[in-house]
Amino acid sequence: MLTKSSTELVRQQNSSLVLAALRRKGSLSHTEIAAQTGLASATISVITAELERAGIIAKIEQHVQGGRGRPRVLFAPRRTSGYVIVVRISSDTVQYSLVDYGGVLLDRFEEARSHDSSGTAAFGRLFTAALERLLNRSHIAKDEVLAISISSKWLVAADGARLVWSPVFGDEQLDFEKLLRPEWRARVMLNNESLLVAQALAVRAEEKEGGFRSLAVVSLGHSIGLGLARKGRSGELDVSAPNFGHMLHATSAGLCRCGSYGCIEAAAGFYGILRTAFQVPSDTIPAKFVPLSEMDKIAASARQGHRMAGYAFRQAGVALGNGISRVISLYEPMPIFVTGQGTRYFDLLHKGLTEGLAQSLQVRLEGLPEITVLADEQRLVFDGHLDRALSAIDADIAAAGHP
Amino acid sequence: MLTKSSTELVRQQNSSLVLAALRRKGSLSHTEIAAQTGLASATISVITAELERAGIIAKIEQHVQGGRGRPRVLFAPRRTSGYVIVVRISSDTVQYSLVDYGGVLLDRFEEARSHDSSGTAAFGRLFTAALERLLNRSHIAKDEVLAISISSKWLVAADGARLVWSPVFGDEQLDFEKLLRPEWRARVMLNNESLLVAQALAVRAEEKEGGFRSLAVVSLGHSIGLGLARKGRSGELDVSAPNFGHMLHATSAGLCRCGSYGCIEAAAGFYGILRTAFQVPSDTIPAKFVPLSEMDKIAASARQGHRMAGYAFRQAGVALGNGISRVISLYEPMPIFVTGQGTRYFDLLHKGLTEGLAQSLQVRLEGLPEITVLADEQRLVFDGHLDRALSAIDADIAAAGHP
DNA sequence: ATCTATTTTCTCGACTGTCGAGAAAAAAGC
DNA sequence: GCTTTTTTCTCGACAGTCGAGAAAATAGAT
Repeated sequence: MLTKSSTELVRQQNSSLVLAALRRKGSLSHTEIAAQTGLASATISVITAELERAGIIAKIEQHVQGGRGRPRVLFAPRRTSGYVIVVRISSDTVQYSLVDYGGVLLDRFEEARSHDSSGTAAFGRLFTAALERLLNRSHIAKDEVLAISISSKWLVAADGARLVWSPVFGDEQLDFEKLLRPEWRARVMLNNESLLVAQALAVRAEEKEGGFRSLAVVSLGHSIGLGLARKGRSGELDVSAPNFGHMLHATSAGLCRCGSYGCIEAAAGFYGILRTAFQVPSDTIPAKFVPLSEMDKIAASARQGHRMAGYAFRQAGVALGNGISRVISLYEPMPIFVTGQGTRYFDLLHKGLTEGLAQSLQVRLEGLPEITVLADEQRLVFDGHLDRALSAIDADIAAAGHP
Repeated sequence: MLTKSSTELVRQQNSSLVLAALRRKGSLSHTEIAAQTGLASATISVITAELERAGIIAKIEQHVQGGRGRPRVLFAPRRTSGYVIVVRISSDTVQYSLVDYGGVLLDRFEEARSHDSSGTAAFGRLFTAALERLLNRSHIAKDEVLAISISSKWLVAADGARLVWSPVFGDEQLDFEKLLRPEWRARVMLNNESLLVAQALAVRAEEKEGGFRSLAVVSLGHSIGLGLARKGRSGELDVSAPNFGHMLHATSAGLCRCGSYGCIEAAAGFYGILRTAFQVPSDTIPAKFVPLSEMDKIAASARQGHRMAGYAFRQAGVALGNGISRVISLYEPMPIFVTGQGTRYFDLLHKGLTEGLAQSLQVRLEGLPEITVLADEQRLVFDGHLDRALSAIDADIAAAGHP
């Protein structure tokens, strides 16, 4: 249902717009803001004055330019007006980063994870301690942190900040919101890494040309992830991370780590490929962790023509292709981007992938989707984090208004 | 990307809101509108005055009420301020209905379709002629028709008003927009019937309690349709009709009418069930049309314990269950509603359906989705038509403003 | 028949917001 | 020091919403 609108909302929306423009371009002058946003010059004056008074943006000194008339003065987000903590959780390490409101990385460290003493409670203690350490090192107070953006490769609840399932914690849920709530005022966000990559790519695609409609990111590795970014009817970006890895592929794919049979992951995840390559019975409970070197060996023998190894990769490709064809059926045709450690085996997966894709009507009607392998995943994930966290903060600021 | 907002947009939004409230409740007084919309009384005065002056709404005479104070005067959409034509295309007949702006059915007739002389051009001529006839019978001018809402059970392009694939026209596309454009000023809308049912159900669910998030409608029949309704983050309803029937189920399902192998429809559509029941080779090009009586016979023998007939229905159920589990994986858990002629065999499908559903992690985590069989599909489709067409008209009116 | 209590609708002034045009500011060129 | 050019700021007009209270219209009481 629609909700009522008012002049305050108008201001809120337009403030957001100005902040978003500033964010995208780094710094802009009065006239440039007007051009970017389409707002009247007078409106820009009012909004920038308000944001400057609130200490959210500031004029930049250096005006190096050789124009004729009155020099432009640039506005930019005031870097010290807030901070974001970015946390990337992977199976063997946790990376903590501190970023200021201008999007500049201030500090970063990693902590190895001890696989034995895990359990959500213990992890929670280590986690909060690490956050404290991050702040201490840069002399920043807890309530200057406006957002904590966390990511993992595993299943995340769409509503809150709950980690629903992971190979490390199993079915035990981990609620970061609850973990941090009384002490931290920061907004807590938890997202799947593929979602963040999709977000970053979508933002880039939007910059480039207006033709962007939707895209999908498939992450290949120990587990299989999917990030989906689509432009809604009203023009806003809608990103999500559906449960692709554990979507049903075919019961023949065998037992999955999650306990079900026939997940895509059970065929296309590292342990699934290993199981097929070594002809382990498909109802064997799969290995907790497959070292990359092991996978490299299988890939090498596949490239040398070893039948079963080659088949394992091909069958993984078919599982992915079928899965993607289903995504396309249930959403719409869209370009596919592939990331993750598994991309190094893409040559081996490729044939099965196109084969698996070609089986559906949608693909037959619209042709094969464009498939691109991504190199700089690290960077994209981080960009996605910042994009989401900072624009969430911007929205909060615009909503707070003039108190 | 966000777009700029302005005071005009505020008015537009709030006008829409008033119209929508009036539409839902039929007629409302000044105070009731204020309560429904949350707008201030003064604002209601301005907006209703404007809409009344434009002839979109009118005061209703009869004020039967036994209150004390000043009697309420009711506003209602003025029935003669516009008309909608609703067209339902099915494989053997086309139904044309004329409805006024108040949502009241004025006239309706059906035309049988001759299966031999079909072809999009011939159909187009019959179609436009029928529209003319509908108007003549009620003495309504062409430019009083503000929307033409068309539906079929087949595949529809998400962007325009193009019928992309149907068992009758095959790959030949039928573009209604192009067919009607120069002569008719009406907005042309083409939707899948399952989408319309989903829309109608979603609107009802929203009325009832605020707890509505999403739902899916599966239509069983000669072909298999899916309608999806979800509440977006900003609270607006997002309905779609993904290509569920031709989503890949499993290659073992055999050749589909669409030319691919392994579509859900090839297993769960009427001809798929028939093929399995009679053990026809699964790469046989399936029957163009299976009479309902034939299906009834198979069902009867299945209920009497005939093995192959029972298996055919069960395997159809599994295909549906697997498909729905994939929808749930790629979207979110949601209640399922089943419509279409095939619901009369639901007892036979049910076991396979739950079996097919239970195979996925998502279902294991969240439990089986609630499944409801719908009785009054006719009514729901029509309601969906009206809901979409009338609210689209309302939006147009609000956008037009005071010219 | 008139008055009063009650309820609904309408109106007025205050406030917030956007916009266009032109004034003011600030630098470069002459 | 004056002019030109470009940018930023300011002012008045206009559109929209809101709260409060005035006006309208009825039922019941006197």
